[in-house]
Amino acid sequence: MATPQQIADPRPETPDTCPGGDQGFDIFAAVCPSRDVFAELADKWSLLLLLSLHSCGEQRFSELQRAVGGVSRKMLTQSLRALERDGLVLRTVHPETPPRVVYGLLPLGRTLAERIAPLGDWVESYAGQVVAARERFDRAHDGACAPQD
Amino acid sequence: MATPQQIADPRPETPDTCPGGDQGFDIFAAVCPSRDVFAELADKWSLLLLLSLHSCGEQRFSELQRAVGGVSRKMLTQSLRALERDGLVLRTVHPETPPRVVYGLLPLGRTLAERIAPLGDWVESYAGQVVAARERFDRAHDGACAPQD
DNA sequence: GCTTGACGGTCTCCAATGTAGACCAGGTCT
DNA sequence: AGACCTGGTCTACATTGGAGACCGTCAAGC
Repeated sequence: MATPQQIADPRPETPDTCPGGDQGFDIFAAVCPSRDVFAELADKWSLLLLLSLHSCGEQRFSELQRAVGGVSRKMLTQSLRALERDGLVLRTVHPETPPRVVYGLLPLGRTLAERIAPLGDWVESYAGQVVAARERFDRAHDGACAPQD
Repeated sequence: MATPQQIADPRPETPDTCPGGDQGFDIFAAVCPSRDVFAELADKWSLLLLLSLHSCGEQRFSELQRAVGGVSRKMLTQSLRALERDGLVLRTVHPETPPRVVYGLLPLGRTLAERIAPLGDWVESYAGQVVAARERFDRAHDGACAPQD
C-alpha cells in the first residue's frame, strides 16, 4: 500500500491526486478513484452487510434487515445497491410468487469480506477496553478538571 | 465474532440488544456498546488516520492534514479527539516554542491498525476492478436500458 | 369479504453530520 | 511592520441519515 509519506521523512508529500494510471492507486490522495471506493466502503452499514453476508451466506432483504440491527430499509437498499454496483454483491430475483430477492457475495466481495472480518473481531474483542478508555478520558476531562484551580 | 445468525439458519435472530455483560459484545446488535465503537471507527477519516499513523509513525497535526488528503481541520481535530478518547491514539504536546503537537498510536491502536491495513491494501489493489464494475453497472442501468422497448 | 401481515422496496420530511472557510493567539521570518 | 506557520475553534451551508408513510402483490385469519 502507498504510504502517505516515507517513514521518518521530515517533509511529507502532499498527495492531492494519484498518478492516474492503472497502477498507483493511493487512498491517501484526495481525488484518487481508490479514495472514492474506500470512502464508500468505510461505512457502518456497508461493512456490516459484507460481514453478515460473509458469515451467513446468501440472505434475503428482510433477513438482512433483521440481521443488521438498526438499519433502515432506505439505507439497506442504498448500501446494497452500492455494493452491487461495485461488483461485490449479487442481487438475484427468484421469479416465484411472491418473488424472493436474495443477496450474496461475489468472489471479489468475498476477498474483501475476509479482510473486514478481523476488524469486526477486533471490535468485539476490545470494545470493553475502548469503553473503559472512554470513561477514563471523560472523567479526566469533565469530572476532575481544573486540577490547579 | 458473533454472527447475525447461524449459517443456514432459516430463522435469523433479531439482535436488538447484546447480552450486556463484559462478554457477548455483538456488533450486529443495534444497541451494543461494541456497535458504538464500530460505528465510530467505520469512518473514512478515522481509518485513514489510523493507517497513516501506522505506516508513518508519530505525526504532527499539520503533517496528518497533509498526509490524509482532503481532510478538513475540523474533522481532523474531531476524529483525533475521538481516537484519543478511545485509548487508541496518544496526543503529546511538546512545550517548545511554538509548541509541537504530536499524535502517535498507543499499543491498542496499533493492534487495530494492523487489522485495518489489509483493508487499505485491498482497496488499492482492487479499486480498478471496482471502478470497472461500476462502469458496467451504470452502462447496463442507464445507457442500454429498456432492452425490449 | 375484509382486514391484517409479510415482502421488497420507494418517497418525503426533519435532524444530524460533514465541508468550506473565516477567525484567533502566539511566535517567526523578512 | 506585515505576512506566514501552528493548532485549533466557530459559523454557515449542503449533504446525509433516520423515521415513518405509502405501494402492489400475495397469503392467512375471522
